[in-house]
Amino acid sequence: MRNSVRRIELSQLDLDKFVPYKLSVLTNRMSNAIARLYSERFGLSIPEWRAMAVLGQTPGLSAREVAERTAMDKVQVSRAVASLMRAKRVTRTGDRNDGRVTRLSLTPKGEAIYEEIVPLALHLEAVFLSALSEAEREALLGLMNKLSRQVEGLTVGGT
Amino acid sequence: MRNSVRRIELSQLDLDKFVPYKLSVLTNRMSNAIARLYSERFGLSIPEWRAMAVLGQTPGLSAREVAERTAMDKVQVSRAVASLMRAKRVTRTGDRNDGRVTRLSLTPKGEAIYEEIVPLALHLEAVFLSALSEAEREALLGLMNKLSRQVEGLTVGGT
DNA sequence: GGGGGATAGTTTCAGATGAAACTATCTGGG
DNA sequence: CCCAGATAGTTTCATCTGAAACTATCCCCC
Repeated sequence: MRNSVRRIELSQLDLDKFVPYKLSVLTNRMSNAIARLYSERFGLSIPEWRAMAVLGQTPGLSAREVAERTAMDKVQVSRAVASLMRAKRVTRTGDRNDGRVTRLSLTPKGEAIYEEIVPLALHLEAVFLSALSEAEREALLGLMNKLSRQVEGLTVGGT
Repeated sequence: MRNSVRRIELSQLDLDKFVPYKLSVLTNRMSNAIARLYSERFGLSIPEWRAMAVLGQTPGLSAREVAERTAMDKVQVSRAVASLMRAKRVTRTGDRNDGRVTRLSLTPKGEAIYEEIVPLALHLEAVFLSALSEAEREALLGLMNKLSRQVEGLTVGGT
C-alpha cells in the first residue's frame, strides 16, 4: 500500500486557471466599464442603477421586491432609494393595505435617465459579446445558468 | 390615470437576461462561498488570500508583482501584506539591487495555512464545476478567455 | 554627477459597505 | 382583544476601500 502521506507535492493552485478567480476578474472589468456609463454621466452607484433598472421595467415594486430582483439586500436598497429620492429620480408612496410597505416608482426625471442609459448599457453588452458567435453566446448563457443553479444549491441557507 | 405605456421601441433591459449582471451575481456567489473557507477559519480577507496564493506558488515576488498577478492594485497589496506580516504569515526582505523593492515570502506558518486552504479551494471549485461535463468546462474556459480579451481591449489605458 | 522624471510602496481621508440594533406595522393563537 | 413573533424598512457603528498625496529610491540624459 502506498504511503498515505497527503503531502504529495500539494495539488497546485494557479490563480490563472482557477475558475472562480478568473470569473471574478472578468466580471469586475465588465462591471466597471458599465458602471462608468452611469456614474460619470448621472452620478449613479451600482445599487442605484440596479434599483432604477427594475423600477423602470416594473414600477410600483416594494423595497423588498427590488431587493429580490437585484440580488441586493434590503439595506443596500434602502440607501439606494434614499439617494434616488434626494435626487428626485424615484418617488415613494405608502401601500394602502400594509403600512409597512412602500411602493416605489421612477419620476419622469428618473424615467428620462433610465431611457437614456438602457441603450448605452445594451450597446456595451453587445460590444462585449461581439467577441462571440451566436452559438457561443447561447452556450455561455447555458453554462451560466447551470453554474448558477449549482452554486445556489450549495448556498441555500448560508449567509 | 395616464399610466405609462412603456414605449415599445425602447430596447428592453431585463436584468435577468443582461449578461454582465448575471455574471456579476454568479461570481459574487462563488466568491463568497470560497471566501468563507478562508475567512472563517483563518481570518483572511480576499486580498490577503490572493496574495498568499501567489506567494505560495512563487515566493520572493515584489509587491508590484503580486499586484500584477492578482489583478489588485498596489494599495490593496500593501494593506494585505501589512496585515499578513502582523499575523506572521508573510516576511519581507529588501531587494539587494533595488532599495525600493521588497521581496515577499510566506513564513512556515503562512505555508501551513496555504497548504491547508489550497485543497479546500480546489475542492470547492470542483464542486461548482461538477455541474458541467468535461466538454462544457473546456467551453467555459474558452468563452471566458475570449470575453476577457475583448473586455481588456476596451479597457486599455484604464486602470 | 546632478536634476527631472519614473517607479515602489505607504499613508491619509473621505465615502462606501455590512452586520446588528432599532422602529413601526402586521398576523395569528390564546 | 392583546401579546409574541414575523416582516418592512431605517439607522448606527465599525470596518473596508479607492483616490490622491506622500516618501524613498532609482534611472536617464545632459
